[in-house]
Amino acid sequence: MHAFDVLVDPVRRRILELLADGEHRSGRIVELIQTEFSISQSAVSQHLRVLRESGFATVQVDGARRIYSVDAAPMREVSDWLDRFRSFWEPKLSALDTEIARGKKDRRED
Amino acid sequence: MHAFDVLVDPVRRRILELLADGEHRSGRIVELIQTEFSISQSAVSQHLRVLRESGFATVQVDGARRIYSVDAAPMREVSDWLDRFRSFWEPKLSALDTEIARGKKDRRED
DNA sequence: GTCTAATATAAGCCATAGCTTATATCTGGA
DNA sequence: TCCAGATATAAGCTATGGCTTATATTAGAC
Repeated sequence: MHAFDVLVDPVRRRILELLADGEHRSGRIVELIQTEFSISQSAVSQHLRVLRESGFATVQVDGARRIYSVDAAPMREVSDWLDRFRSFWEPKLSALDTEIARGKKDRRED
Repeated sequence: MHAFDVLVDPVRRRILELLADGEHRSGRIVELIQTEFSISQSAVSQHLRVLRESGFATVQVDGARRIYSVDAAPMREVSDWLDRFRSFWEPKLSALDTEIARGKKDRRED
């Protein structure tokens, strides 16, 4: 599953935003999402599953609770893809700045 | 239409990659995409329409030809969204480097 | 003016993503 | 041990995105 397939859903993006501010247990995520999207507990749980299985979130089991944390590693795939377009909106970066902006990552195959 | 809705499709991403290397006329894009995806001229044209209408591509009319160019402006929306997660995979950037990485853009509402 | 090339659009089909309701699986407490 | 809370899963429905074929539109060549 491609990173974009995960991030295309607004509920999943919102969950990731919540997790970016710190870990949350499932029930808390359900509460917060429901105030914004009016979907069921089941629907949120299914989104959490997608995030888990795609590597965007990790879970710690705490008894009956599940504590979710973000794992941003797969977002790098998106960021790397965007890199090839970065010069279009940041045309004035020096070569050095560009290296910094690219996080000094290894260049990979296109 | 959200930027992610446009970028989620692999054919559209590939078209944007082609356009990142320089403008192309519609027919050329159709040829190149067809070697990789085996879809019809119509299908490619429909993808080009999505790219046009969402602002990711611009067109110059040249007689019966349409010359497509990339417009990366809407990608900034994606890049900005990713920014909040950047610290997770680039934890060692200094505050200054972070500013550079963010392109010194104005901070906008989250 | 007619033909053909280049591109776009219309209409309809189908697979699937995201939802719902119902139910299963754990866990800790009384 | 039984129950309630917390979470996940199963099954089924529906809307929609991306495709196809067929056709429209436009421009230049002759």
